[in-house]
Amino acid sequence: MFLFSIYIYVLFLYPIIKRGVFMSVRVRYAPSPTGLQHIGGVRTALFNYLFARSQGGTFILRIEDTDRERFRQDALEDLFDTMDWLGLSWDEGPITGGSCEPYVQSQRIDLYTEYAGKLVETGNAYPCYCTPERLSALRAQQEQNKSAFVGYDRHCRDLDPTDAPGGVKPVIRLKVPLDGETAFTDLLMGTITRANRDISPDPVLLKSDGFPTYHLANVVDDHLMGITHILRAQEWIPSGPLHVLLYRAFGWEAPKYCHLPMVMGHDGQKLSKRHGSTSVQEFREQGYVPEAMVNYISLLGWSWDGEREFFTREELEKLFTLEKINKAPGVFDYKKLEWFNGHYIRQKSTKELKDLIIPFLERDGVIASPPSPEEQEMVDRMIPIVRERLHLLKDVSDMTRFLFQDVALPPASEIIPKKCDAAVTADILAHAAALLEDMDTADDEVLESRFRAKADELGVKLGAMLMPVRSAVTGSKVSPPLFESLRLLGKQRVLLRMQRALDVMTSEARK
RNA sequence: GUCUCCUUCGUCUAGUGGUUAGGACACCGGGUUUUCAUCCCGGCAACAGGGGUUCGACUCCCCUAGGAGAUGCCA
Repeated sequence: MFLFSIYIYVLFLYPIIKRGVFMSVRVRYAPSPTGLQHIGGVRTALFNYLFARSQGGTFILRIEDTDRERFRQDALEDLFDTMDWLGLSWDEGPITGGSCEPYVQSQRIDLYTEYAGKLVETGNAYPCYCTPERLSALRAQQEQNKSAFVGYDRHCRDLDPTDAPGGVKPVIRLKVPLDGETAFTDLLMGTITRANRDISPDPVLLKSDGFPTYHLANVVDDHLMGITHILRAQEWIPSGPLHVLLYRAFGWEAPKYCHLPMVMGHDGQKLSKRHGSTSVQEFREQGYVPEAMVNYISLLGWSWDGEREFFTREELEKLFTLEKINKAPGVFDYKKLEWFNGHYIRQKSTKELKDLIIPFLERDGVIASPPSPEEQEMVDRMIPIVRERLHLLKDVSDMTRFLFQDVALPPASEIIPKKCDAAVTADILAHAAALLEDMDTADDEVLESRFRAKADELGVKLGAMLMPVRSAVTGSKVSPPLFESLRLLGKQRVLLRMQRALDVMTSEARK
């Protein structure tokens, strides 16, 4: 019976599984740890992740660290940290492991050597002994001559093995057909065709240091890891046909391709440092929350119905579809991201927001690290009045510093309300102080009507009555709602600061 | 230079032959209000251009223009 099962499996089921009929979606995010995770990479990661989740597929993380020159350990840590922060968990990859281990290319070099060797054996690739010097000289010459043909001149393509120079560690190059054309189907773009003569002339597959280039490693690993769909940025379109050629040379079936629109800066160029923050780390330091990042980025090149704009990651995991991805590149809009951020901050509970802002207050020296019990309490109490005012978490420091520290008095000109002078302002402050006798217990309405009545009596507007108090106590013309702020601070400190302002006003009035 | 891809308000986008071309951000007005913010109301603003196909094109086809990307022993 057991043998019979195996027989059935081999005869019927295995071919079907191999043809992919039952094969579920397997996608990967394959970053190169050469720098901090940036918006473009995160977008690719997100779309791959969402596609996998929406299809009940597998999301794989693979580290493409084949460039030993540019590899950075901190970049790798930043990658894990960023994925974690955004909530993009991978099913297979480093740390988690999986059935296709290892997921770090530098640990798979034997594989690439082996497969490059196969290509040489089958005549699809060849060793090239040209030195980097010769190649750069060649390129310089082509540039100078304005040559129509740019790139490697295929010098070693038909080299007799016996003529190979000794002592030179060769690279392995792909033998790209000289004639014909190669096409592949992109899920978004349709069929993309390229004449073989326009494909990069015999690109390097295996470098002289024994490491593979992206082209080889990517094709070998995607095949070995059973990747079914490749979602990557459109900057890879030109090498699509090249990869197809590689799959063919190996006799493998290529995965499906879906090239994602690029993320641009406001000037239409590929998003870079000069447009503003690009690394996720920078966004975190400014106080963006992951919900806003995920929501905004998901809408960069994708939309649900053009109307709905708020999506949690969990919702996106269900709703995401490749069909709704846009073809055209999109400009990264910092303002809209900020708007999303404000929205998600407003959604936070007191507890959540407290945990989010404390690190910023500590960082900016507004409170001690760790905060004292008094500071903890103040943070708890101030949350309701800062919540709807924050767009970026880092703004909390400037907004609430006056609650924790003594603040400098603004210049006299900023304390004196419009249409008033120093003498009147001093008068206002004196009256205001008197009105605040029971401020810690009176409610806003009572205080306000009291101030309103006094303002009428003095012949000024309510605003003119309040502004000097605001300036004196918060050190700024802009602050959270005044009465609440005063209560947070406590009568003693409030009156002290008002007295100080009053003194300045009186001496100013004597001038 | 060559090759490939792209093209709806300033920006992100909806729209798949017949719509007053819709929404959001930004911006500008107004309201609420104690400054700021939130919130509410209103406004501005787009089918790159030219040819076809069609009774009828933002929608289909062609050309032009513009933009982007690629052209590495980087990914």
